Amino acid sequence: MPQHDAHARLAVSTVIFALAPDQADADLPGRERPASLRVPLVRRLREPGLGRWALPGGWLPVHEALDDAAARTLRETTGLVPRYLEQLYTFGDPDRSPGERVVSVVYWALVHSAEVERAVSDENVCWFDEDALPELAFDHDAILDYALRRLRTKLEYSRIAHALLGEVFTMAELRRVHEAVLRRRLDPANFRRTIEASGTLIDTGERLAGTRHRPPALYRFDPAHSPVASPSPTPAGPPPAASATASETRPGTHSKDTP
Amino acid sequence: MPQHDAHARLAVSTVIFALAPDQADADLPGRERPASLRVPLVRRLREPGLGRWALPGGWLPVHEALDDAAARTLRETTGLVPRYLEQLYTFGDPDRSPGERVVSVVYWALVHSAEVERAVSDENVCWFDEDALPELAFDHDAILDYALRRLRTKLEYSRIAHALLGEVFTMAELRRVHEAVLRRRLDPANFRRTIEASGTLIDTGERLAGTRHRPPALYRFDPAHSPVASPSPTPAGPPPAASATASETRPGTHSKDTP
DNA sequence: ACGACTTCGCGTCATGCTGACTCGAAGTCC
DNA sequence: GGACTTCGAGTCAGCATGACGCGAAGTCGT
Repeated sequence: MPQHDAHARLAVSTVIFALAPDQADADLPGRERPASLRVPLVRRLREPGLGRWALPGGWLPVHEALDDAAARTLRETTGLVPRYLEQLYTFGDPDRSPGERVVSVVYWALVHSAEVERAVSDENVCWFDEDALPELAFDHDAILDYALRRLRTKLEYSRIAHALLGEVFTMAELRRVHEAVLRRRLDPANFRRTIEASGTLIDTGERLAGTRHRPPALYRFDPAHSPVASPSPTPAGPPPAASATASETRPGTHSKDTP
Repeated sequence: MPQHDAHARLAVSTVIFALAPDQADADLPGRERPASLRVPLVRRLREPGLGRWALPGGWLPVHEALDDAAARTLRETTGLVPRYLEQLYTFGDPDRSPGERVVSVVYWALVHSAEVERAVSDENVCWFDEDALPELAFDHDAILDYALRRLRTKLEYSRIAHALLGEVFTMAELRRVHEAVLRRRLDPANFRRTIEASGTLIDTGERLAGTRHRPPALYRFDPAHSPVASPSPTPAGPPPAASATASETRPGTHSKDTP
C-alpha cells in the first residue's frame, strides 16, 4: 500500500559555469590575472536551509524529461539558457535533507559570457567567484567541487571550452578559457599547436582589429567536430539516444511491491 | 496536495560485468580466444515487459542510500557481491516505461570470476555473453551499451581491472582482462612495462606452477593504490564524501510546491 | 635423458606528443 | 619613427608508447 510519502522525492539541480567578465575595471595593467570561473547561486526562500545559497533547481514534474527539467529550472530561476548541459551525478543520501527524503539528479552547464549579461541578478540570485563561494545549503559544496573536477578533467579530452565563448574568438581567448578552468598558465605557442592539430577549429579568415598589438585571427568551432559523431566517441558524456530505464524487477525475491 | 502518484517512482538498477569463465571446454588449443565479458540478466515476472530479460534492480526504499540499494538488489536477485560499484547514469525519460513514470538510477559493477561460480543461475537469472545479448526490456539495451563504453574508457585511465580478478594473478591474466574489455590484442612486453611503471602492482614473490611453460610471477594489487586517495584523483568516479542534495528551490519563480 | 615447444621477462629502437624556448611579423601608442 | 605588445611559426629535448628481438625457465614427447 503506497503511502503518499512512501517514496523519495525527485529534484533536479544544475551547476552552472561561466567566465568571469573579462578583468574589466582591473587596476593592474590587464595582465597576470588568469581569469576565473563564476557560478550563479540562488537564495533559499524556504526551510530547510532558509536564507542560505544553493544550486538552482526544482522538483521534477511527472511528465518532464530530466534534461528538460534541468534546462527549465535553470531558465526560470536564473534566466540562463545553457550552451552545454550534461548530467553530472545523482545524489541521494537518506540524510542529506532534514525532513523528507530527496534524491537530486544534478546537471552541469556552461554558458557563454554574453549570456551572463542578460542573466537575472538580484538579491536572491548572485554570481560567485569560484574561489569566493559562500557556505552552501545541504551538501551543495561537495556537489560544486565534484562538478569542478568533472569540468577540469573533461576539458582535457573533450572540446567543450567553446561553450564558454561566443561564436568567434581568438586563439588567446580560447587559451584563457583553458587557463581559467585548469587554473594554470599555458604556453601560447604549444597551445596553438595542440589545438590546431586537433582540427576542431575553423579559421574565419577575419582578424580582430582594435587591439593595441598585432591583430589576431578569429576562429570558429567546427560544428561537425563538436557533437563528435553522436553515438560512440563521447565517453563520459550523456548517452546518445539512450534515456530511460525501469528495472522494477525482483525475480528471485518476492518484494513488497504491489503486483 | 500531493497525490500518491504525483511524482515519478525511483528505481535502482545495475549493469554487472564479469569475465567469461576461462575458455574451458574449448575445442581449440586454448589460444586465440581473447576471452569475453559476461552480463547477468533477470527475467521480468511482471508487466510491463513480462518474460523479457532486464537488468537486475528494484525500487528505492525511502531510507536506503542509493549505493546500498544497488548492492542489495544485486545480491537479492543474482546473489552477487560486487567488488566495484559505481553510479553510471540516471535515466528518466517520461515515456520509457508504459504506465507510470519511473526514473532509474543505474549503477555498474564488476565481480571477479570466482564470484560467478557462487552466483544464482536458474531459469530466471542467466549470464549472457557480451556479444550474444537477447533483446532487453525497456531501453536496457542502450544502458548496457553505455555501461560498456564507460568500462572501456575508464579502464584506460583507472586501474579497475583487478575487480574482475582474484586476489593474486599473473601478468598474462591481467593482460587478458584488458584485452577482453578493450577487444584488442595487447603486446605482452609493452603491457608489462606500462603496468609496472604505474606502480599499482605488488610482486608476491611466488610463482604459479602447473603451467606447461615457464612459471609466471604472481602479483597482487597495491591496496594503497586502488582507492587512489579518495578526495581528488578519481575524476569520473563517484564523488568522495559528497552524497546528497536538495534543490527544491525556486526563488524568483513561485511554484506549486507546498510551502 | 634430451630436444622441441611454450610463455615469461627484459632489452633495444623508432615514433609521436608535449613542454621550454627563440624569433621574426604586424599591428598600436607615444 | 621607435618602443612595445602579442601573434604565429619554428627548433630542440624529454618522455611515453608501439614494434620487435632474445635469452630464461618451465613442460611434454620420444
